[in-house]
Amino acid sequence: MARNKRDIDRKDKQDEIIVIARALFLAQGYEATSMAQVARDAGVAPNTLYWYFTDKDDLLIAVLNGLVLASLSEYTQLGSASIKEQLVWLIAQLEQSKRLVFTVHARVEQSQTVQLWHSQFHQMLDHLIVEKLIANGLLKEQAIVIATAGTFIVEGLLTHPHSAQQRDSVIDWLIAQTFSTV
Amino acid sequence: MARNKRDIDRKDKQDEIIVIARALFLAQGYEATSMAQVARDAGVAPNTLYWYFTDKDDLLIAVLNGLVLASLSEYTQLGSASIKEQLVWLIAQLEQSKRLVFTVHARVEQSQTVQLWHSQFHQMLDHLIVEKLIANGLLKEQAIVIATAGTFIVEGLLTHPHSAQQRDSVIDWLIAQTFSTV
DNA sequence: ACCTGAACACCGTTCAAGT
DNA sequence: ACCTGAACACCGTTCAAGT
Repeated sequence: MARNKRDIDRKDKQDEIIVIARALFLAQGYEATSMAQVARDAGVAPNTLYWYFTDKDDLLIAVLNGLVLASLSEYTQLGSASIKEQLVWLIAQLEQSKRLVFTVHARVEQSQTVQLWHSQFHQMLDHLIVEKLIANGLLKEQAIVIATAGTFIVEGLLTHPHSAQQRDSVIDWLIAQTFSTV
Repeated sequence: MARNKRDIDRKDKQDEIIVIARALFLAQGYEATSMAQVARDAGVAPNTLYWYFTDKDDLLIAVLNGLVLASLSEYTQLGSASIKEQLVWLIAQLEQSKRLVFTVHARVEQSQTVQLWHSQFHQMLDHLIVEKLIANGLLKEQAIVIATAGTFIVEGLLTHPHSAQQRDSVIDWLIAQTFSTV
């Protein structure tokens, strides 16, 4: 709570590294970015990174948290858009971090930390979507199943090649199923 | 076509390596398995693997092709099961190769070879499902969109933690949507 | 054609030492 | 507390040499 100067400095330096790592991870991918390169861009020795982050996965999670936070604050400003508009917005948002969606799924296999983050992220997203659907008149049980199916469909679109037309028809179908029972 | 002894020997040795690699990849994961370990289990020097496969991704694809071929031949013996039974069978089948589903998505980012394999795999799967749905009375357009959505939902179930109940309700929902328009 | 020993360039991470 | 130079163990892959 009561943070002294030292804590703030540490946080600042951490954020500085996170910004640099985010740019590299998004541009080149997580695997293609070495800790050495992050360090070089940050102007420190490679092992200095381990003073601020326990390992590369820890740095990944810090980057992810930053991205999620930024998206959430943007989302609250979206206000009264329709469900479909919000869905399209979400996909566009995730599209920017496509690479990291892959990376998270890949690292879930290897790293317990990433695994925990991943399940918590989906829990949060699921909760958000279910609330939104209930507010739009769906029954709780319907909302839960559609939130799950919807999330998987969005992730599928992100991680698989497809035409714009294919995307539109799947989204339209999902929206239609969502409201067919109201 | 006309294969001589030498070609057969080469194929045999390749298959031998593939079987060993498959066991290791499924048990420990692709990333966690080093080429050195595959070589050790195969009783050859590490660099010998590069005589039979151009690189580690090439070996991965050989393993994947073996798995897909085995599944397809099992599938044709499934005969007259209902759509839902076939869906449940497919999920159980993929569940066994869960790790490699992650791996393929991760490697798609890095390797053009894997990217090509991945898109061809989905093309084949999609075609199979669409045909099956049309044979069950769906219109072509409906079949296409449901094949896409269904594939994504199945992949989502594979790659995300969920309860048995959650799985059942999503599958039931998908089946219900599939036949609601017939 | 097939296989190997030795090396290469690189990786994430650790350790002892400095300030 | 913060940072570094040097090293460690490992990785996928290559190369020159042997049969």
